[in-house]
Amino acid sequence: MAKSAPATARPTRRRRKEARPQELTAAALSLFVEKGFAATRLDEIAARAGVSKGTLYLYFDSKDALFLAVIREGVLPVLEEGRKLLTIYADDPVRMLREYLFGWWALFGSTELGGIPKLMTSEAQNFPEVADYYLKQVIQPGKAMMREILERGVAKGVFRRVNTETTTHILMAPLLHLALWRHSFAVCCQVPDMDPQLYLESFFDLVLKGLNPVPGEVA
Amino acid sequence: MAKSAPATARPTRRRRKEARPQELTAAALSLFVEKGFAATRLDEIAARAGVSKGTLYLYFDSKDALFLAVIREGVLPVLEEGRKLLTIYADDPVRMLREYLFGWWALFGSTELGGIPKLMTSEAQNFPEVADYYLKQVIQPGKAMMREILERGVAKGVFRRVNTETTTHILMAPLLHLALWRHSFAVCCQVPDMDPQLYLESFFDLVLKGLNPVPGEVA
Amino acid sequence: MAKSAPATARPTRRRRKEARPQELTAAALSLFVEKGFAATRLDEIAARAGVSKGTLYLYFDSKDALFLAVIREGVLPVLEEGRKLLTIYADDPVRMLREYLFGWWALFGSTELGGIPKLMTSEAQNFPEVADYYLKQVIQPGKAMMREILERGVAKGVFRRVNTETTTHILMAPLLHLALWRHSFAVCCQVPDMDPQLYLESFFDLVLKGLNPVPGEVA
Amino acid sequence: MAKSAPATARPTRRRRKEARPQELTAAALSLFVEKGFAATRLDEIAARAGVSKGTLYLYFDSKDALFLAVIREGVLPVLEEGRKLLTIYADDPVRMLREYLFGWWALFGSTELGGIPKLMTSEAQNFPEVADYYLKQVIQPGKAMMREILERGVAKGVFRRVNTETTTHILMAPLLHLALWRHSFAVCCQVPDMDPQLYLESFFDLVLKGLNPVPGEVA
DNA sequence: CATGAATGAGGGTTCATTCAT
DNA sequence: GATGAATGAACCCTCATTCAT
Repeated sequence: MAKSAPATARPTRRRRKEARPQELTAAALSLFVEKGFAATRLDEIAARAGVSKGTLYLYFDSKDALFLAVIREGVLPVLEEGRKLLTIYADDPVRMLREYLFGWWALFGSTELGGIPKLMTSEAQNFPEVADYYLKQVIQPGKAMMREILERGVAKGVFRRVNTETTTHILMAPLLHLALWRHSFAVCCQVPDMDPQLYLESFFDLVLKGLNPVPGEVA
Repeated sequence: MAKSAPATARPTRRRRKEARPQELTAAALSLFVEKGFAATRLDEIAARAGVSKGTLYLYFDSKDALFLAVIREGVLPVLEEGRKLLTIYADDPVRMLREYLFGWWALFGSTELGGIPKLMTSEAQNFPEVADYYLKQVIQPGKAMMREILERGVAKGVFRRVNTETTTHILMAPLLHLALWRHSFAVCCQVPDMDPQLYLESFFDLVLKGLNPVPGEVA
Repeated sequence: MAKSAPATARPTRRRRKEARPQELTAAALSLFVEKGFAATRLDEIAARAGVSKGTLYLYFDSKDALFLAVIREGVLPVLEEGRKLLTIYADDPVRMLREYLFGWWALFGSTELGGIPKLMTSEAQNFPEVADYYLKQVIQPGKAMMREILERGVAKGVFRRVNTETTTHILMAPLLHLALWRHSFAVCCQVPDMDPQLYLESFFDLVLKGLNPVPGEVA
Repeated sequence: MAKSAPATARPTRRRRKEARPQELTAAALSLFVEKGFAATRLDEIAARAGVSKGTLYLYFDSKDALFLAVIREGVLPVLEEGRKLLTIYADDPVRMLREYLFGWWALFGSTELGGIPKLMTSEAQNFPEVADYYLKQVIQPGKAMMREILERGVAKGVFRRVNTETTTHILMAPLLHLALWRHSFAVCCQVPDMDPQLYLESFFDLVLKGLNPVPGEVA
């Protein structure tokens, strides 16, 4: 059998062809996050992906369509990972909460996808349909999961009763803030380094104590 | 009755000239927040301010200069209000913290300036000098004030000891998140209304309990 | 008689008012020569004349009209001076020629009006009517005068017979070139100084010998 | 007969790409000469070259860069032709002078490049660097060549001794004047036709006699 | 008369999109 | 499929002209 696949790292033609869309959206994502959608030129995206400008149009109908694809792809892994969580520590809400917060950062916030919250926040008004998609696919499931955690904790008596609607938002805020910070001021200004793990520990610590049931109060 | 002021609402030339810069930055701010810097056309800004495109250039050298002016002007009131706070409830850290959080929202987050965090986060990488200015004039003083509050509380024994560096960030996050939310998903998507006051109360409640000194622990 | 005219150098209001148009055209001329018509802004002209931009429109209908006025005014003294020449040395063509060449430079080329040839050459195609006016008022009379000198010289036997049509052109060329040079390369580049008097002497010398009648040839 | 060159006149993409810059500079040159740099719109240049406005920016960074390219390209052939001259009639200064004057007109002044002196004179102050380039690449070599001719003539005793510095300028003036005239008044005004050959003959005749050594004078 | 704030048409430049190769 | 030259609409910015003061 002549001409078997070479052992080198260079991908075969077929592999590249199939991987192209992801290479393009990856390049687009990093630039959209860095400069914003409008300020990013297709030239730059193509250059960063190592293709020519025209090639983008073989895979995406327009710049807008590329944006949608970027978000769609960035969203998928979050959903998959998210779903696993609730089943693992189903009977330990404190552990679940901890896993949620640290897992969000480890699997999403700290990765290349961590710029999506900044991007989506910046562009929500310019792309209402995409924002709506993101809201339904990411934000609302995320909040639902958080609400589930809170309610299980309350039911088990390890959390005090809180307003779940507002609290789910509040508990997401420091995570989002960390992600936004990392892709804004942390990049462009000389800021003293903020250790994410330390930040998350402080946060989890604060929340846990803040949710501690008051002795004597009935849940 | 010769030469009394005319009853018409149209201001004199002189008065307009003095008021113009603020009218223009106000229009620019709202559009920059809405669509982002790059996606905002000077035509739109001029139209929203009720002037022609060329007029912008009587007051600002370029679109970039206008952006800088928008931030500079948006920042001033925050600084002034901020300075007052620390002196008022100097001996009541809990009250100070409450005033800080609710005051931030009332005087800044809920006003027309409330879009600045979104704008500045989106554009920080495109305008490093402006971001640096904002960091030094707004973020760092704000954090310093929060740190002061925390340290006074710890000294008085009403707060437990925490990592102030991370905690100041964490405590700002829900405020910023509220402001960002209001100028992104809340505008473009049909989301159930979130009452800021309720949000802030939940947040303050959570934080206060989270900061409660553990009985028996030494401050 | 109270309020008599003060003895100071400051012109009275009335005098300034009458002198205004010339101050404006003088400023315009120098800038038109320096940068060309299209590249000169009315702002600059007004600033150089020490008035506001709007004032220009009190005296001239448009930028084009100002150009016409600049040329018209620049042309008048040339005509007046020119006419005197022919009557003075009427019976000495060599002296007339010398006076013509040196006089042109002294009274026109070396003065503030010396930029007009450059300006008119540059803009002739953009202002055909003005060019036509200049041709008829300046160039053709100048050539006629030169032709007259040549013909008198030929008649008197001090010049050999030449093609007057082409020779008049040729004899003007070095003068014009000197004026053009002075307002182009001499200003912007580090060129070794060229002494106009030396230049004119060389030129007159060359021409005089070039026009010397060949002995034995009949005029 | 497969795949022969198609009979159509439309050149292939590749060929156009290589020829484009010259097509563009040719169009730009003719318009710059006609209306001046500032008054020429890029639209017009593109239209005259048969391309769209954006295409100009594929080849030139800016309007200024286009101007520089126009001059640079216009200068090259002059330099090449110029260099040949001195070697041909090395032992006949009169013939060399004649070839210089008539050659300048035939190879430069009368061609499409003949507008460059007008353009460069008009814009020297607006483009000092380009003027400097032109001075060093064209004017000074041209003057040096002329000086060489004069000095050889003096050495051989066929020219009288003259001030070479001023005379080189003076001898170029009628050529430049002819070129300037052709692109200014001759175009816009109804002027009686001036035959360049006649003009040049008159000029050469005048100069030759003007340079004739005076009998009895020692060279 | 004189000013200079305001206008808006128009120019230089950019860049998403197309299409011949 | 992939390229990159070409397009032209749209943007930022300028500046001749106007007009209320």
